[in-house]
Amino acid sequence: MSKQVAKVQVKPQAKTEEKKRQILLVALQCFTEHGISGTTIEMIREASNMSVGSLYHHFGNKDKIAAAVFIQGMREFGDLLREYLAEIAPQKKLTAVEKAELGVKAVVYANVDWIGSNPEWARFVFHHRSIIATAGSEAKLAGDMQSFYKLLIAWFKPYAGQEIFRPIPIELISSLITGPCHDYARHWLAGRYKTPLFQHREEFAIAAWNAVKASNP
Amino acid sequence: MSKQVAKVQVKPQAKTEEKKRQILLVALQCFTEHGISGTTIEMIREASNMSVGSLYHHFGNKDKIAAAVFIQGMREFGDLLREYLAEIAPQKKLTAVEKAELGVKAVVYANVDWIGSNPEWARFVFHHRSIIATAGSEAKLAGDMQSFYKLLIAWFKPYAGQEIFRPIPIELISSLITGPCHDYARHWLAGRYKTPLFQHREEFAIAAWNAVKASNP
Amino acid sequence: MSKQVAKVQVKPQAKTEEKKRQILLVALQCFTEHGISGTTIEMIREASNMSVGSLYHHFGNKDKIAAAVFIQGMREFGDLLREYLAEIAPQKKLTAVEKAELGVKAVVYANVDWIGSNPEWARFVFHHRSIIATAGSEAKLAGDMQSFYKLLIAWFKPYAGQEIFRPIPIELISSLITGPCHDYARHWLAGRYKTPLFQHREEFAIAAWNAVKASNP
Amino acid sequence: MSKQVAKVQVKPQAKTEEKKRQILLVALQCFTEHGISGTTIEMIREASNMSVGSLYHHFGNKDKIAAAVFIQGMREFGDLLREYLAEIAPQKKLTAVEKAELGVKAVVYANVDWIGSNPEWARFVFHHRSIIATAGSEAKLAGDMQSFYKLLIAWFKPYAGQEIFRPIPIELISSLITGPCHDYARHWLAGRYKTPLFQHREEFAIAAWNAVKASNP
DNA sequence: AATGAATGAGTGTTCATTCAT
DNA sequence: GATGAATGAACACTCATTCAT
Repeated sequence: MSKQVAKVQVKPQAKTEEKKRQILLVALQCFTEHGISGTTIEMIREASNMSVGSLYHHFGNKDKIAAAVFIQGMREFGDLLREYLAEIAPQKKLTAVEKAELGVKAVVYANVDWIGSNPEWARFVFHHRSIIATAGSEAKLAGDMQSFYKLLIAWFKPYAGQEIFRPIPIELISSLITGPCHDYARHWLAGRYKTPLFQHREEFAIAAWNAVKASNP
Repeated sequence: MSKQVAKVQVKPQAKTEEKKRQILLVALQCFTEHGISGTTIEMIREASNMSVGSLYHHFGNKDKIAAAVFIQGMREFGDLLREYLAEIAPQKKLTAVEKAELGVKAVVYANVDWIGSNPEWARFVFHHRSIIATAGSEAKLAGDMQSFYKLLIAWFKPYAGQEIFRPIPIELISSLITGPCHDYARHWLAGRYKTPLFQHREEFAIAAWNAVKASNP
Repeated sequence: MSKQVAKVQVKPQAKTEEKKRQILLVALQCFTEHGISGTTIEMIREASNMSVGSLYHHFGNKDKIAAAVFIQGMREFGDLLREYLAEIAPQKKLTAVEKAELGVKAVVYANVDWIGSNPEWARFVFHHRSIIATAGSEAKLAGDMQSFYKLLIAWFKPYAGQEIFRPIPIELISSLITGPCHDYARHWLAGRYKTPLFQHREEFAIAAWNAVKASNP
Repeated sequence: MSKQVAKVQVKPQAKTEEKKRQILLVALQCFTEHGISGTTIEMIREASNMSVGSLYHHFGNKDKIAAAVFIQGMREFGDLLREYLAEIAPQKKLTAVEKAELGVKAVVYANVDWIGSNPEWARFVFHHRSIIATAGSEAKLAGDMQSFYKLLIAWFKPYAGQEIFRPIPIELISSLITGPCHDYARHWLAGRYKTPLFQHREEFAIAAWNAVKASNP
């Protein structure tokens, strides 16, 4: 009996977290279907089987719900990217160039795979970077974003300045690597292209590498 | 005398058209600053010095104003692209490969230049392709879009299947060529990157050509 | 040639009257379908192929259009009623009671027949007596109404106070005679009853006479 | 203690219902004064001391407010009619004919009395039968109406086919009985007749019975 | 923590009416 | 007389947010 009590009293926190995650998912679907400003609290309330009061109690306001959705997605994508890059590091027999190529392609793969398997999160995250500003760049959010960029910078730093990459302004790199697949993804998510993103996975990877590698070797 | 009559009959229409164009510009600025759904009719009314009634008299409703803005931008961009491509055709001394490269780069240049000099139109046009569907794909709009795509297809058709391009699925081409610069532009327009798009003009062009050209020649 | 000129210059008045009548008919249809306040000037404009300006030029404003429709209908019904009553007067061989009965029934017949053959006018006229007040009881309207009531009063006066009718307060007479058929008509016009009004013509007439005749003949 | 709990749980609902009824009354007054479409939500809001939001929270929209007013009135009238008819049934010493006469007159009395003491409800209910259709004939409304008609049919069924009534098409009965008093009431409510409806109570009853009774007995 | 009634500023849109041409 | 662009007050309705229970 004491166990049961314990369960009942300890789990609540977990239960609450679980509930929040559920709400975020529901909110994402609403945002996907109607856009952020087209989504009303009432829609989220109905779809999540909560009361308006609860929603506000847990999230504060509508903008913060959107921000929470963004953070959740961002974090999940970051996890996948980290995982993909981590697989390369240990392969010590590769040359620096080969590693760099694998790294660039890993970034593309992570994007393609995540977008392909989480299209709604992807659309939201990649279309609403600006939420950061709007939502007041609260510590939480800014932190998540920064750690994400640090991850990328840290990984590629060793390969900079070694004639492995074309001498490209650093600002361009992200766009050159992920631009095409994001662009395609946008059209695909909007239903304008039919072939699944995943099918062009290798093409995007090759094109990305071609776009940034040093031309001469 | 006949000329005067002509004047009298032609001007009114011109005046009306002029006014509409003016309103569209004002609306664009509002949409840019507040987003489409964040823009109220009242904002457009105040900025354009019209009455609500007139706005509705001429455009029907808010969605149709947005659609009209889209069309106007699309058309202007189409004009620039057409112009750029037209400059290549006559240079008869070039090989097919050289021409194809110039063509690909011309597309990039047109994008970079137009986005650079019409950032607001650009942001609007490239972020709201979906308006077409929403606004009921009226003949006018659909027509403009189709003629735009036809232009591109017509220009590049002669170079297809000649080992000039990598054997890429046709759907990918647009994303590979313009994806990076659109991606960068999005960040730049959002203020996340500071260097003007134009400064990377050549980089985008080169990267685009590298991404689609046949690798072996 | 002078005749032609005359034609061209004299007819316009007739033409204008014709046009007005046409517009009134169109307006009636709009009012029938959408109610008076549900009908917009724009509807009347479109259905009548006129310009807004012309409508206002000829009628003044929306209320006056409604009033004009009312007057037109009232007048046409009055004409029919007068006609029906006139047929009885000459039959000199009838007793006063027989004449009174025919008179009462003539009123019912006039109502039934006119409602049956002009359901839209009827609905409008019998449902919008109050227009008189709203529209400012302009001389024109008031005049038409008064002449209508005078007609009835004049016809029945000779039969009053002769033990032909039950001693009923005069205010009641109209309701006792035409109430049932108007009530039925309202339901029928609203589609709640299916049998055409006309089919019950005689029933209404008999019931009316029974309701007002002296009981001990 | 249990009683207290009951109190706590029952009162809120009652309070809400009470409020709704109050609003309906206010709405009726507005509708009476300005007509349904002439009444604005703002009028109802001001007169009821509520907020726009609350009005919509409770009723959904303007049409549904009107429908609710209709239902409320209909139900109250139905209650009175039922009561009047119930008083006759037990008087076992009467012949069928006498009972029928009392029944017909009871219907007239119920109409006269209710219209006389609730002129606003009456005007609204008898002039807006068509609301049923407009408001989507929700189960609630349709139910109320049906039970109302069933009541009448059930009461008079026993007297049908016994030579008590003239052989009148069934559709006509309602109009013959209540038509005159409704017609008079309409004029009276519009201020065209001054004598109160009630004063002609007996006249309407007699006329109704004369209009439907078999002529020969 | 949970609920949902209450709030009211704000929104898109309509429409009778005016008036310059 | 005829036209239709222009006007702006009004309207029905929405929705984020608050708060008493």
